[in-house]
Amino acid sequence: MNNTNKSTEKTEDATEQIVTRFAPSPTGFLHAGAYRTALFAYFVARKNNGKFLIRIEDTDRERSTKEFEENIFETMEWLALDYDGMEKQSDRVENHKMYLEKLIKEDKAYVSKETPVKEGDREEVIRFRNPNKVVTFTDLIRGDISVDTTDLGDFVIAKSINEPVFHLAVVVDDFEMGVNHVIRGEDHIPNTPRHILIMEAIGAPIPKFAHLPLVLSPDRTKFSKRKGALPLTVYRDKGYLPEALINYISMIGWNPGGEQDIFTKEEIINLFDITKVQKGGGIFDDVKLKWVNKEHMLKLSHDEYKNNLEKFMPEELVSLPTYSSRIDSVVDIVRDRLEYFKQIQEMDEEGDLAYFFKAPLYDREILLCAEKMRKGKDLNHESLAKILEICKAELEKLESNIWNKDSVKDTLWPIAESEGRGIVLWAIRVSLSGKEKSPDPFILSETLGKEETLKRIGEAESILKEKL
RNA sequence: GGCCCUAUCGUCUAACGGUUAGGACAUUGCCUUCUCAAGGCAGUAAUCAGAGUUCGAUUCUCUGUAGGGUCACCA
Repeated sequence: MNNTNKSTEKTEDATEQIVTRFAPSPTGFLHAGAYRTALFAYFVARKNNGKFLIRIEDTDRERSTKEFEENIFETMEWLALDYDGMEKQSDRVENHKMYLEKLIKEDKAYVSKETPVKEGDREEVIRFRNPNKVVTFTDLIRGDISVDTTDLGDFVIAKSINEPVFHLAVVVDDFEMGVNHVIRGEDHIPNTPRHILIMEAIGAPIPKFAHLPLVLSPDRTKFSKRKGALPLTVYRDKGYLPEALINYISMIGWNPGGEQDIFTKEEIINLFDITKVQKGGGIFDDVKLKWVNKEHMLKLSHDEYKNNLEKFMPEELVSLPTYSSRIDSVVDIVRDRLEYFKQIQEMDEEGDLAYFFKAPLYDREILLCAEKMRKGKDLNHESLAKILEICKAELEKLESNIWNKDSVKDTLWPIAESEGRGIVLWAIRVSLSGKEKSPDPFILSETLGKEETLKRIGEAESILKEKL
């Protein structure tokens, strides 16, 4: 269906191949804001059979670290961003130097004497000779933007001949790498006029620009570590699905228009249209991300779900002898409760998991369900024990080869009708789970099996009969 | 403050200049034969304001207001 084999062979014809890039600086871990930029550039390239390149902008030696660089690659790998080329800006200083020398020779830039105002300032920097004119460019998302560059002055393009500053480096690199679609955050709009001036000075063609709206924190300011942005790898560690992250993050600032909410990466690539991107910023909403993730989890087969889940299963439970015979049933129960796989551990901490694998400990009083459940019936420890005894006796007669939630229900239901549904079902459920809240008694019985179910009901019975 | 960008439910968003302004998340209520979860149904909730253009503006123009971004020898 997808046009994967449409035109993979290279053609030297008039229509230029689209080249986009993602140019992160390794001065922080990769969060949803930067990742979204990468994703959109990736979509544009993939949708048009173009190229998607990576450039690590590590010219700031002070703040760039190996660790952050690794985090960027780790994240891109997890979130399935394959690229067609990668360069490090620090490996390209010779190229920058060449252009700097050329600009100086042509008097389009000059070495300027400075009076240092802060620590680290040089006595001498290289400034761009600003032609002081109005620069207009067309943004794929916003239309025409024009800025009078006069107030920029002769801005600095290098600290020294060997130390280019961002503005010079991006322009040279994009030019030499053949980038013809510059897709970046809205926060770069003020830089674009400078870059165009430099492009004109070095004779580089002007690429197409698309300035994406910002990803925002809940307070509507730029998404950042300070404002709660997390490394995306944190979501991996919590057991989120990559497809879910891609799906959710794609929908911040863009959507294909229909009423579908859940998409695969391939579907998004096919539908993506950079010109339909929103102009205003969008808040990163963890709550909706959870929902999207859950939807993707639900698309998994039983075995896929189980494999993912087991990575987060508490060791202590896995080592229980009951584990392997009950886990499949537990997977089905847990399936419509979890929003991410690590939540299984939260369930365990709440005491909502262990009882599937081992008999619960609980206070006898919670067996006598809340006042409202009794509906006026007179109920005490002895009479409830009696009811459980009857239930047990009836269940005993049920053959274990037809033991399942339906047969258990058929067996218990008549008793529940005559003794009071609330009373019977609550008491059975609590004797099986030990909790006020849990799945219903029938599904619990099925999961535990006949033997264990009867054992737990019998246990509840004797707890009730104890003299205090 | 200068420059730039932006403005539809709380949030993400849909709507050739003509719709009862739609959907999703969240939220509220009800149903779903005990609790919880899931599910179903229903509800609350938005075009920033003011002019103009037009037979008719969410949509086009202007002004105002608000918010954001950016003003480094960081990227």
